[in-house]
Amino acid sequence: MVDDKAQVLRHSPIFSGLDDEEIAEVAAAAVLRTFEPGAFVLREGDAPVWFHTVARGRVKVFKTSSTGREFIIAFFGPGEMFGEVAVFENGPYPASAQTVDETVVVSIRREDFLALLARRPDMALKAINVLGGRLRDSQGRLRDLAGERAEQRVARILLMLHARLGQTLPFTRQEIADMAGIAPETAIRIMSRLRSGGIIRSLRGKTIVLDETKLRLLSEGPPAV
Amino acid sequence: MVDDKAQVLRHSPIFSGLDDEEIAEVAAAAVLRTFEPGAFVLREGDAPVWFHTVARGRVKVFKTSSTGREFIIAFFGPGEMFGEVAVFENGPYPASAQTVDETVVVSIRREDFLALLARRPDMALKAINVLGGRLRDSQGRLRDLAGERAEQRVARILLMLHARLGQTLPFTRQEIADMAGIAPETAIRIMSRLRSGGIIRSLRGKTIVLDETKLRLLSEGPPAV
DNA sequence: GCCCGTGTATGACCCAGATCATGTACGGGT
DNA sequence: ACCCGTACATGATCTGGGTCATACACGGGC
Repeated sequence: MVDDKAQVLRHSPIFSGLDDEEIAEVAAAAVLRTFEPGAFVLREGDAPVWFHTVARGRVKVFKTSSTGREFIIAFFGPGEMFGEVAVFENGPYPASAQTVDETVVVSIRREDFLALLARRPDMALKAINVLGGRLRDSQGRLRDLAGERAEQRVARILLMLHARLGQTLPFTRQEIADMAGIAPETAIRIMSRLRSGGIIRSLRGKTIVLDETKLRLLSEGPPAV
Repeated sequence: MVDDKAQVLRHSPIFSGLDDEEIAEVAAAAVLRTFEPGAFVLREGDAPVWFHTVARGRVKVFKTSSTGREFIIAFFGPGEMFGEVAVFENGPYPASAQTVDETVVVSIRREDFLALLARRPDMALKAINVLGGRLRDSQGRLRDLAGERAEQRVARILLMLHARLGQTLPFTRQEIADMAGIAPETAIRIMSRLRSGGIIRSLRGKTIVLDETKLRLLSEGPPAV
């Protein structure tokens, strides 16, 4: 099932509008690859040969700052595309993508994908929608990084993840710190406080959101109780 | 000239591929409006009725943080579109747009614009390109805000503006601070240092980039000389 | 069952940069 | 020419959170 390229594409938001014949055609030109946990699917600076869709597992897209610190742009799971910016702009990938778990990826050649978009306006519109959503998120996070304090940033990250993934968030505090742009110790301290406040519960590598309302309050108002 | 809607659209990257007849058709459905300096073209939260293109002047797109501080996402000049995220996603505008100078804007109804994209795949691809570029920029800035110190952030902002606008940058230090996500005093101090170092020259409300190379060094390496 | 690596936790110290305060210089309007 | 508002400048102080250090706890591999 996961090994069926057509099946994977059918469940991704971009390709879901195609009929069976077209899906089969795209799938025929696609490549299915399996990566070990921690493997790089693509590296910042590489030429954009492939357009990727996650079939199974999870990839982390991130950039590295001049001091070597990692900033996580996003995690992507089954059905989600990544590496799209480079493909659309025909420039080098602006970030790296590394697997978290063992991950299966369906990859389509850039030119095949663009040709498909050119003859299928409905798919182009879907791509526009996905890009629009990502741009909105990205700009929202810009504001957070520029103007909010560490506690609100963490709260907003947790809310965002909660909205996308549900109650249980499979991320370490290190990863959350790298998404919020703060030191891991700071993330740990803040989240310890959240745990004392009954807002989250935490296990090794997992965080469970218990009280979304309080989290939302925290994310908006100053922490001044 | 500027009052000719068709003329304005013809010079924007999105519409430039259309032939005269189509341009005329789009222009006929477009609205031309003039705004005083400081006027709001649209406000965060409004319904996305219009898709805007700058004809003359300059608009500032920004969000406000929970503490009331303004974060400038971008400035847009003649030929550039804005408000596109909301239009493509059909959600409320995620940011506000305010004019800087007296500004003329050509606006097209959301549904007219989407209909055009749906029947013209080449235009949809152009829109994808613009969105891709903006997403790339936005994610690059995320990394900067998360990981770089104030000096490098300012250097990068100046470099980015220099690449887009040339040597002379018509921005106050307040505005640069709001783009870099730092306090205005910090921007002033950093830029005073840059001036002493012969890297920039500054007038009231204007900054002139003198030494791009040094600026690039600063933006990448730590300020530790 | 015993290691050892990774994730979590917590304390001590320090510094970049925010904030507060005060002053100067330019430019446009009358 | 004279105001006055806005931009720029600079010093003094304060603090959030980065950094460094140390320690524990859990889970997987042998």
